[in-house]
Amino acid sequence: MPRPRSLTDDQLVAAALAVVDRDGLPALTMRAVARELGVATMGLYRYVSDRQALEVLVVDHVFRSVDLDLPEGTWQDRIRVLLDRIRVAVARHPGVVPLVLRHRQAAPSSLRLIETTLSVLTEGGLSGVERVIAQRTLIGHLLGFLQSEHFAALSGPGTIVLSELPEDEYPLLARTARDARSVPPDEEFRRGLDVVLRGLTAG
Amino acid sequence: MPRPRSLTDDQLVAAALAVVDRDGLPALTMRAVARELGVATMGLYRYVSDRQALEVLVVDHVFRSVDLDLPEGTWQDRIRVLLDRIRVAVARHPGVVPLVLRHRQAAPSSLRLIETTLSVLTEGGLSGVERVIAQRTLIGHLLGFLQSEHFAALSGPGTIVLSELPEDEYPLLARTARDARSVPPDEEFRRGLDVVLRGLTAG
DNA sequence: TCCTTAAGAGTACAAGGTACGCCTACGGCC
DNA sequence: GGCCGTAGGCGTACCTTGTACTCTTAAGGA
Repeated sequence: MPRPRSLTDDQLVAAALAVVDRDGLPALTMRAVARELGVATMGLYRYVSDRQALEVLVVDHVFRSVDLDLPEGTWQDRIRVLLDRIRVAVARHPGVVPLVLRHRQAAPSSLRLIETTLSVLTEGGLSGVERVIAQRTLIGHLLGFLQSEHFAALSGPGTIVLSELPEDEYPLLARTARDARSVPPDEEFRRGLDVVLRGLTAG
Repeated sequence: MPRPRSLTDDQLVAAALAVVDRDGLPALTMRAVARELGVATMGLYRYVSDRQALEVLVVDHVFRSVDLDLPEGTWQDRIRVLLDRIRVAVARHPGVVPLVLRHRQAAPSSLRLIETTLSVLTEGGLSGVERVIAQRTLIGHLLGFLQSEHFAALSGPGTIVLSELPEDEYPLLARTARDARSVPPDEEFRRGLDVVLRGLTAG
């Protein structure tokens, strides 16, 4: 056994998250991460094969931070808890949303999340293609929410612009955008998820 | 009035789409689009302020191609038709999915889509925050689907990998991934949307 | 003590976005 | 019919970013 590695994956991830949290996703460059670690730029390549691999490490870390130990309750409640934990875990580092969207399938720990979701759905009596659809619909809902929240939050500038549109041309839009500005992200997520769960239950 | 412009927005968009359809999204560079048009690279900057503006033009064009004239029927059916048309419009140029996700709010013609969706929801008796949630849930569902379809299609390589996982470690995942491989995208979309619509109706 | 492998540092290059400048060619107006 | 203002056409140049390559040094175990 020769010289041991001097950087752990966790250190790499911590540096990347520090950069993103401080300066935003566009600032996440190999040079910036290396500087954050006090290492030469090319030194990173001894730990990751390329920039994408670094991004996957970050996403994997976020997923791994989700506690999979669910409380007792109906399967609907358990789904609610699980998905909300994922939402909160991602929200801790808002800048990584695009990375999560892109790399979720490449992050090994996403398997644990999917397996857990499936086990709760199975509890709920779902199986076969029905279970596939339920799983994908829930995941899709979560991804869509993260997407919307990141690029077009209800309480964000986009909605404000909408609410100021001419009422004669976009009557419903202007009015609805005003209604929307008072809805905080967690309420939007909870109520939207309720819609999906109701649909799954009614099926 | 001096010399008229020699390129229209539609020509710009057509060139960009040609590049993306032929060589994929990463090939969408200012140089490539300029070459496609037989124009010097810097010539593009007389028509768009920067690369993002070009991307927004593309997204806007895709949205504008959606026919908003909906057939008679229940409001649920009308929503189904509308969202499916958007899905199909995007699917005609699979490479632009990430652009749609990023720029949907910046594309002026997205306003028409939202206004139309809202009018159908209003028909269905929804208003106020309930209508906000319904609208966001439907859009979120669509975005989530596009996202999943693009980066992790049920019939794609990711699912195949999942289906080959060790059953003792991921019993449900492996089994479900095998169930999933037979579900085509349009069926996945339709059945997922049915779940959401059922939830909205039951609410 | 030596060998194996990682570390550290620097150089170099290609790709891509975009600022800038020069000269040309239209088309309406005097 | 000549003039002027604006858009066109084209090329150059610079910065940022990812990444390949090389050379020398250091740290543990055999």
